[in-house]
Amino acid sequence: MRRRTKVDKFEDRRRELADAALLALADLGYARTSLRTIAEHTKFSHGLLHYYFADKVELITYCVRRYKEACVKRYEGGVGGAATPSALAEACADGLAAALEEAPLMHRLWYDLRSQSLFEEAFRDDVAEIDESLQDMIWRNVRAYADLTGIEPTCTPSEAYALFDGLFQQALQRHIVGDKDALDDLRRGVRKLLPRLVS
Amino acid sequence: MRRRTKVDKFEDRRRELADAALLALADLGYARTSLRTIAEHTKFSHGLLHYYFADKVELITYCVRRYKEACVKRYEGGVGGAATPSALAEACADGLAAALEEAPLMHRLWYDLRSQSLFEEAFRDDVAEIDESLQDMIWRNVRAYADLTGIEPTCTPSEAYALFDGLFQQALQRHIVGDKDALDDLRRGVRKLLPRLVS
DNA sequence: CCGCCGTTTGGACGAATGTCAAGATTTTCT
DNA sequence: AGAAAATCTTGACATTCGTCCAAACGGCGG
Repeated sequence: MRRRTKVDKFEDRRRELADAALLALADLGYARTSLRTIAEHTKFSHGLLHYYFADKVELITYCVRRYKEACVKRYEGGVGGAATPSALAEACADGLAAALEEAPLMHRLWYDLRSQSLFEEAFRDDVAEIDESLQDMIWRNVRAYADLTGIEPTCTPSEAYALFDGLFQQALQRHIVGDKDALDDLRRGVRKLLPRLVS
Repeated sequence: MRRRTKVDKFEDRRRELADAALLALADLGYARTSLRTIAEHTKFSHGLLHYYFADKVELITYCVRRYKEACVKRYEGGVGGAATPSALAEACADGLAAALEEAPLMHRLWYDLRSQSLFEEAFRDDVAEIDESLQDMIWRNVRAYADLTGIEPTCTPSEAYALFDGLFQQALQRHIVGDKDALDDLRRGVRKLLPRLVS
């Protein structure tokens, strides 16, 4: 019991620091974020980071894992309540567009960290896990769409994820530079993509 | 005449240094590449970089522009010699897979720099230009495919680029972590994608 | 009240960074 | 050949980085 509260307190602070770090990373990107700028996003001093994390890599990977938690929680809601294929496509398109609009900087960070993982092997496992759950999320939608139409998907889960991710990443890029049509085009792209993946 | 050779020599050295910088960037990624590590990839000392480039940003943007030159030269060859839709799809798939296999580290760098451009506004214009020419390259293929089938594309150039880019980026990611099926899956994905974009 | 222990601070360190300037070297022109 | 210009090296600078540590803080049981 007493030990519970102790490790919980420790873990709670780790989470708190990681959340602050995520905000800093989302603001500046991985390449421009130092431990000191992270600490400035908290009410603590920079030395504390090394009390809760062994080094920078451990902090960042913990952040990535934490991002994933929020991510899967965000998307596991799913698209249960759609009765027709086009209604599901609409819901899926709206969901992705809403996710983009709600937290564009976090998604920007995700693509940054995913790029970093191609150079820094320490990030690869966590990034791969996140990719996996995103792919599952996409596949659930494709699967549900196929079920509603009564015909089978003509693509693999991996293919589907790559195509959706391409649309999403381009929309994010355009949205960030101020393109007003980015969200609408994303919705339109998703609505048109789903029928293309079944036959 | 005299002035010609002088500025040409200057530009030649700039190109030489930028090429070395691109190799360093492709090795380490933007976040881990310093001016001194770039200089180590050349036969010159680090001070020279500031003789040919005002600062780090100018060097990097020059590198991006230089990458673009090589990029469009690489792809403007096109897919002229295909007689049937499926032959063109095959050629397109092989071309993209070959490009990935030939220089995976350069493509990794491209995605890194494109991510950086979302944080560093100084890179955005050059990145946007490259995106544009890549989109044109993709669209020429879609356009040619549609012409061979006799039916019209059902997507915009922007959509087509996003979808192809999604496939390519995922293939690159898998290829870099050692997935032997990445190239084949890319080819398969491209072959299947083209028919989906017409009618 | 004291002393303990988990927590936090602030400063120090060596290394690395971008930038710059003074001087050495090479090339070019007359 | 000698002067002038272009090119290149070297070392220094102020910062900033990740890391570490001694000291201070704070709450709680004795």
